Amino acid sequence: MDVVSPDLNSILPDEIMDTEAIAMEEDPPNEPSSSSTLSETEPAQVPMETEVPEIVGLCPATTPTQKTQALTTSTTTDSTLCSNSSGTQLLVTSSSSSGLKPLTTSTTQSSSPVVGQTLPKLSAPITLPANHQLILNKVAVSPAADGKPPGTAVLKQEGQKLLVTGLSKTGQPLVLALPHTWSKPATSQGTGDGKAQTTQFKVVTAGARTDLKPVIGVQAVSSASQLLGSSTPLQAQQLKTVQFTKKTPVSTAGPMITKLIITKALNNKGLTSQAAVQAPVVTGRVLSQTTPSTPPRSIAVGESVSTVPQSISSSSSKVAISPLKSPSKAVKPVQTVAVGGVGQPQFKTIIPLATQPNVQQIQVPGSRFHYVRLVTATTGGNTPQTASPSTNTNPAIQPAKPMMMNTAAVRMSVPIVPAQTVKQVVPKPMTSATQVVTTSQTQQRLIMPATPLPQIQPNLTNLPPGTVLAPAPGAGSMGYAVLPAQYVTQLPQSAFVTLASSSVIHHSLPRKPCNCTKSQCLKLYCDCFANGEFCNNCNCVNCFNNLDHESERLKAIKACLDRNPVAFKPKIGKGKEGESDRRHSKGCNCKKSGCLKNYCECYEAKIMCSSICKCVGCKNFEESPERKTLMHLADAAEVRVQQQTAAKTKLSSQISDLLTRTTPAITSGGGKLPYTFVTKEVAEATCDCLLEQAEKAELTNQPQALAERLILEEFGRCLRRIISFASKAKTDCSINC
DNA sequence: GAGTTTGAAACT
DNA sequence: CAGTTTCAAACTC
Repeated sequence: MDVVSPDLNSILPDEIMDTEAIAMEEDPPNEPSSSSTLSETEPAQVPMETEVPEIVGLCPATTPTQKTQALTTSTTTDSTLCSNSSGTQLLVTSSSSSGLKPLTTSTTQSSSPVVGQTLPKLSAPITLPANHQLILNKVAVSPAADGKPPGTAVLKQEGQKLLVTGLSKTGQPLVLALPHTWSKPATSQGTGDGKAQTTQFKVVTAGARTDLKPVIGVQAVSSASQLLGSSTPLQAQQLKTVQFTKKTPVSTAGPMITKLIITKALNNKGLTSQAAVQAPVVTGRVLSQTTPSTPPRSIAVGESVSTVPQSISSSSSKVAISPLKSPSKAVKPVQTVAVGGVGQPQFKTIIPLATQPNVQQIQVPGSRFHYVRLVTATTGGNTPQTASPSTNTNPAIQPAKPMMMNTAAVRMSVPIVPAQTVKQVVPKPMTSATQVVTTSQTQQRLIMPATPLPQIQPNLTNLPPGTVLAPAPGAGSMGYAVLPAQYVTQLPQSAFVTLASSSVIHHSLPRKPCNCTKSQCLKLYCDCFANGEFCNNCNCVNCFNNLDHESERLKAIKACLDRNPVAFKPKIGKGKEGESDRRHSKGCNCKKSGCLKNYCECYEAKIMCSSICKCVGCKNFEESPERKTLMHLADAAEVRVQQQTAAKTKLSSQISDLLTRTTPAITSGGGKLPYTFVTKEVAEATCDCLLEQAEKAELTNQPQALAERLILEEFGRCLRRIISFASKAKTDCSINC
């Protein structure tokens, strides 16, 4: 069954088609991919959900069979990563530059979409010795100077560093996380995850923008570590994400979770085939998505034993994906990675599952999106197949939406909510170094645990349409689900860096719902559409920017790309040499706003207008007094808000403390008022009243003494009211009781 | 909340 | 490419 009709496929641009799964004819199962085809593919520029990340094949050099299987995964892209070391495997998926990728990758299994398919089993356990570094380098879109095909990325080993040329679409550095220490590979049963551990997760995303900053990344990998997957020619824009789950450096005791995912765009136009799903590597186990007939196509980086010395030996495996462009910038050996940046970062987040997960791949007919259902295994010993037998055995297409799709195995389904509604993920305090890293705006993927982790559980109800979470199969105690990261925390670059070293709760502004009425949310007028997102909890009318109208949406995307090939790329990018790092790619055309209102895209992005702007009467330049005034006002307003908040908090605390201290006296005697009436809400309301008086006095320029008097009088009124209500309540209670 | 203004996107 | 129209967000009242 065709997910996308041939007619539609024919009209879709390569950018769009690249995002789709591999067609059977192009990617027959078990057939190793050739590295030559990668150059032929165009970088996908389609918004996120429309694209389908492909998992690059992994291939341990030592094991011919595994290598062959790894190659098969990259048939469409021809990119293969084969590390020469033995134990470690990396899960690498490539995606288009747009960052709008399906949640899951798929391996080509059949012409029909596979619904509810279980994730591939773990391949041979791989160990990643410490002291290996994975470095993502920026990949330029233009042809590489070295004669490699444009966008070609190379993974190669250098010493113990793993270098990956990658890029974030938004120009943001790629984030790579590798465990400082690698736990010994767990068995296929996921036994290695027995102990609770401090685990850090870092997200690496390789985007497609040429102006991106160098990627970074990395942590040690054992000498035996291998980077498997479509290493060789990765198109710049196809290399999208690299994900690692990482154990905190300090923690050596527990199992380690390492996962590297490079999302790659698929150039196939067929949606039917299913590529390998992300294969999380848990505690030394390599999870690859595969069917019985199809070898694993995902690359997983196994964990090395934590006890392994982190010495940097020459034998260490350093895998690098050579940048097509500006290689020098690409390679920045940074151990802990932070990627943030301007524009629309594309990150993926990996969150470990506490219990044995089971992931089911879901492919929705008519949609090129891949969905993952997470199913928490009841017992640790359950294999993916056992957990969700129906999915594994029945690759048949299900016409229903992901939410509708089967099965009893699903333990946790997620309601649809606005992507940005999920604002934060609270890391498990101290005990877990789990880090959720995302960046602003769009196209992020989240790998979330199927099991209810305390720190993220509240957010599991805020997932996008069609999202179903289930633990990854074979992950043992750790399960993953891939979700658009936008639904999770969005973090600025600085915040990301902070996360790299500590568990911090980050907040981000949710995307505003659109209010489109005439565009059907299929034109760039619609911010949701422009950002490559589905409308969700928007106020739009006659919205077509959803799964129900995927074909129309694809056509609209094509139309936009026809008009402007970079329509879905961030408008704020890196400027010329010597200019600010951020500038509007096209420049604004403001005429009346002076570029000091949010009508101006430059001002809205909080950047100066540049030489390419065609604005009239621009006041949005560095030395502009108007701009400075605005900035000062804004700063003052912000400070004022902060002060008020602090004052309110302090007042509330003081009042509560005061009332608490006086409570015993009040309540001890018979007939005294119950202190329980002074709740937090009451205290806060009291603070509001006091603050209001303070503001009123301030606005009327009252002397301080008078202001204080007004505040005290208000406080007295508040107390009287509290006492009055308390007395009344007590009286009522006495009567009724 | 309704109406106006604004500039990007879309169209010609 | 330029001019015009459409559109939705930003802004004002």
